[in-house]
Amino acid sequence: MGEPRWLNETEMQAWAGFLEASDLLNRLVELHLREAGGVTRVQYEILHRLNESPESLRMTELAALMVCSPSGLNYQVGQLVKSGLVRRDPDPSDERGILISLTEQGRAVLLAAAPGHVATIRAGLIDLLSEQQVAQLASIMKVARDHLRSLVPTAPSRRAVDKRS
Amino acid sequence: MGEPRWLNETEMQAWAGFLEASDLLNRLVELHLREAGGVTRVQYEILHRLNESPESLRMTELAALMVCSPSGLNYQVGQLVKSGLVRRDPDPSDERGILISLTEQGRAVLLAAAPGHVATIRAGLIDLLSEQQVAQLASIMKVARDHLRSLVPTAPSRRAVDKRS
DNA sequence: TGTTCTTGTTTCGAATTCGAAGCAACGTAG
DNA sequence: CTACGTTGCTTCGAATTCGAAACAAGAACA
Repeated sequence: MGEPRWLNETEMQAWAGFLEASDLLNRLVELHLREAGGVTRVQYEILHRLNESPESLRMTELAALMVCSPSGLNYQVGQLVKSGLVRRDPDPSDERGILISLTEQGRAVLLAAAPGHVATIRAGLIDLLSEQQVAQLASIMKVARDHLRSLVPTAPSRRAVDKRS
Repeated sequence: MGEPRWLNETEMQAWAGFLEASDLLNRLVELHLREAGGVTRVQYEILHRLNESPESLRMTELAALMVCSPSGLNYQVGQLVKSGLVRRDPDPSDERGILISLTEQGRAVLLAAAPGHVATIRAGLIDLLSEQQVAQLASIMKVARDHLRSLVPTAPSRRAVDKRS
């Protein structure tokens, strides 16, 4: 490979800014969620996904919607079960599958935490930007997300152990 | 507080996209760095900061430049010392202070990892965007970063333990 | 029907992160 | 000069995350 194309000033600012802003935002959201609802960002996201989907979700489906390893997801679901916010049921159609669904308490916790969560997101990002900038950000992130989704493995790649005989 | 101002469609896309894209990018960068240079993203950042600054940095200064707790930084610096990429020296002007500086090997590792790192950043974000979008992103992230910096505590706040006697 | 491959989830150990607490050196006020 | 609050770093235990391996149940196929 030829000599690398280094980042120019603007590109550097975009990257460094993005990195630091996302770290700080994560920190902020985590902080507020904990002192408000007593849940993690990941846990909140699990509750949110479950609430959004009409049916209960299997571990695999849930994992596909989120960015974390199967084992990481399993751990957090376990925590939520312990707190009584989520239920694990066997999938009648597939003995292997596990169906995850919100309990009443889980839905209540989500609804209670949501307003504060949205306020945090506004205070930390959305309300800092003009309407136009929000649209730009949405558009930029759509490109990045779509591309990264196909580029970054979240599950352990079985293909790595692929044997071509 | 009145009823919450929920996010509209575009705002939601901006937020969700940002969150997921940053998670995926982190993952991608971490992955590539590990298999290339054998360092973590945080470790890379430490090396990078040290290389950028003309003088060696104190722990506190380094912590201020990054987004991580003092203890987290201490751990990673410890790892880097163990690998011989970084040196800890006492600060002659202040017995408490510790000066961190790159070793020759540390600089070498950084320089070796840099091209691949930049390539990853390009492949995962920068090269997906138009020149205009990169400028927009840089501008947006500057606003967010500056604001978040003053909003999010990275060090344990001593003020919390403030005694009002 | 067995055999073998694949898929879905869980367990395990290691690495990283945090906040709180601990300790040591600084600086200041009496 | 001594006491006290402050600052800088480290240690500690707990929580979270990951990848690899284990396990169990479908599916494909001879």
